[in-house]
Amino acid sequence: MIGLFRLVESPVNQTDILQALIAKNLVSDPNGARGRLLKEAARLFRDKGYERTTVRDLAAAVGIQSGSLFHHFRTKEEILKAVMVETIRLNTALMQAAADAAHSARQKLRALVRAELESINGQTGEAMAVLVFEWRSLSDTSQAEVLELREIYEGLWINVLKSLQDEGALAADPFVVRRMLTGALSWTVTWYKPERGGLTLDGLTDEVMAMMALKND
Amino acid sequence: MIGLFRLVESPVNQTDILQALIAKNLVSDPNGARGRLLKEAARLFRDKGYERTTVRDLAAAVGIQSGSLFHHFRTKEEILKAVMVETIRLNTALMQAAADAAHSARQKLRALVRAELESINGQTGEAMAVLVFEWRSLSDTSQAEVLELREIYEGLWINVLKSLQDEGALAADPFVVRRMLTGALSWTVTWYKPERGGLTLDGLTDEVMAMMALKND
DNA sequence: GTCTATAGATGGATAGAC
DNA sequence: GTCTATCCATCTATAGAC
Repeated sequence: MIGLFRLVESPVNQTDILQALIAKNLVSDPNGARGRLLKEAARLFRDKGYERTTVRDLAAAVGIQSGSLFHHFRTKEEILKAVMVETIRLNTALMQAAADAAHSARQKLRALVRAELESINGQTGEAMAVLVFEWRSLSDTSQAEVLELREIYEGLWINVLKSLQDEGALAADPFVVRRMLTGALSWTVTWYKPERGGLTLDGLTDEVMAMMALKND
Repeated sequence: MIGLFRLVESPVNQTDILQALIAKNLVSDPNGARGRLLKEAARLFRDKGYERTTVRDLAAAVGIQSGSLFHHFRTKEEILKAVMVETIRLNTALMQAAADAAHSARQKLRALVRAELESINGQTGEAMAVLVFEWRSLSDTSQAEVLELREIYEGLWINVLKSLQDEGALAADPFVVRRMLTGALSWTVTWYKPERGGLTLDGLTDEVMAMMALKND
């Protein structure tokens, strides 16, 4: 009964969450001109790197000339920043919903791991990789701005890890564990190819949880 | 007695290992012109990224003009490749020695974790970060070449992890675990500041080992 | 809102003197 | 082996027509 109630209370449907953010103008509609450009930009930045991607590449990817880009964005860096900001906003909402839908601290951790793996290796994968590998290409002022959003996101993890620590299930420091997980999960983007091997996203999540020393399992 | 014998048999002294590699012309003498340039290049590539680092930056770092650089290296990319190749060669030797000096599979794993953390956060830290974050800037042919060296290095890890699996101490897949560790340990370069916090390198190693679910502890 | 055209700056790499 | 000088390609961003 509680499960049903919670479903009504907080929808975990990813499409619903995306639509709600679009309605509030927090992320761009993927079908709009701006949204399509950001999607292509994320792909190019991940594949070639921000510096090696030219404004001509970006323009060509959406079928316009390079000069026309600057009607939508004032600088190339503004595009990078928009990719990062919208990605964090969307994923914070997705992770929040995933954690809310789980009931125990242990299940919440699994939900967060599962959701982050999905973000990294699924539809927002390009943008998540950009967030990790192109961070230095962002100007100092933009970095500070994006960092503020990132801290909300990280807070979700720390809360859950602290609960586990309070339960006596986690031996290591929550902040250290989160940072280890950030590295381990981000790195999957360089090797995890679901189509090739037999390892599913749930299987990968199992491996991560199996690797972690949660007591009283 | 065995401990003493092994010390004589395989020296784990880092300076000795470096000197041996220099003698075989496998890595450059850090005091020579080439070695000093590679050291500065690693620092610049890590701080600004390969693309944002100009040949003028590189030349200025060692006190020469940009044109003079091309007497030592034919292209800028050749410098990046040299940084990576020499780093892997040195660290493979260091890790091999660290693993050899330990006696149980569990102790060997700890020694590898400790040694890689030291590589990432110590003297070769800049170069190790370059290996992770500037991989895409290497041409396809160079990538293939460096990858061959990297596989020897990775083999050290897989051997130890497979031993642990055979002992029944490791629940997760050795290849997956190594990849998780690669990400987690590499990522420490973005947050671990030994001078600031109270966490020593040994303390950090303990946290990593505590996080991993090795059975029969 | 997209186009063409181009300004203005900076990059990697070369040539030849010393 | 390092210097000065410079070529030439390429990049971001702007200007103004449509």
